[in-house]
Amino acid sequence: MKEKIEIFKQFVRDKGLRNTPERENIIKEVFSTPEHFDVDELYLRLREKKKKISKPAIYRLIPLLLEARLIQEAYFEEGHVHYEHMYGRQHHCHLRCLNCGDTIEFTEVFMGTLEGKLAKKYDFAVEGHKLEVFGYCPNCKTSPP
Amino acid sequence: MKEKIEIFKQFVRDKGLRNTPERENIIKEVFSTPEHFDVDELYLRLREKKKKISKPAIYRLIPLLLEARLIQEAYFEEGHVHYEHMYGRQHHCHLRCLNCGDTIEFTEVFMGTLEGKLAKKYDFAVEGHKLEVFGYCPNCKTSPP
DNA sequence: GTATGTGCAAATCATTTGCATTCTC
DNA sequence: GAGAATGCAAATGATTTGCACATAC
Repeated sequence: MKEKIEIFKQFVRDKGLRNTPERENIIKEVFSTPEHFDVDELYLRLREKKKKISKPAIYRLIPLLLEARLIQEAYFEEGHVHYEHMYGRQHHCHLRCLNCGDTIEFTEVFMGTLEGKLAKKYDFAVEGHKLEVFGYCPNCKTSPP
Repeated sequence: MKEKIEIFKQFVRDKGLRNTPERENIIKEVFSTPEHFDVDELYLRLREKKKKISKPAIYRLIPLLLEARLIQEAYFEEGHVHYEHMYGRQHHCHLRCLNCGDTIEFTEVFMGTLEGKLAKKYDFAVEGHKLEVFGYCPNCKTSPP
């Protein structure tokens, strides 16, 4: 936990930006569970813990956390983005149930190779990828919506 | 072109829904170029051609076109979804430049295998996937933002 | 001391909805 | 003629912005 905050502090220093207790609280909350989150959820979780932090403060922090690679976008659903932190984990992708929304994370070694192939073929400097596979989970596939 | 409209008409009939000239005009416009589009662009393109069609009519049609697999979501950017039609093409993925937004389409045979593997491993009924690879295109990678 | 960050309220933008009217089947 | 679809205007919801004040470095 401390570690993540240190990474952010360094990142922020390097950019000539600033650290604040608000930012520290948000980051602590983000890393307090492995769950995915969206801005509203995060905001409410902070309120519950009596941390009064405004939504704009969260919205303003997110691009920095993305840039620092402390979080990544998980998926877009119900009109807003859902994020997840990367607590020392590898980048990974998601398998999602179209019915119940259940999500399974997986890593696929092949993706690295694919990035290399595309980089070569199209002369791109590949930075990353986002892969989402969707379908119906064991429970939902037998009893459709 | 006629073909696409026929597919839609059949689809709509099967569902007990209706055909209208508005829907036909929207579909014609969607298929008139291979470009990606978003709702606002499509709306303006229709206006330019003196087809007065409301945005809600477009918003209401999109879920049907997705379901009929005549279009697919291409990517989410600048706060809204961008779509593309599938004119008899295979499903494909996108390689996008983070700087200029230039997009290259590619198909990757491996993805089929991956879907199969995931289906087996997690007992999912896999319906499809969305893969986006991003980085910097030949022009932008040499002169960064 | 200066520039950045914060909270608040208001603005913006995409999307959805209610409703009276029109149109398809 | 019944049920769907349309256009319009208003509502909704996520995100952004302007601004005065607070605060990190």
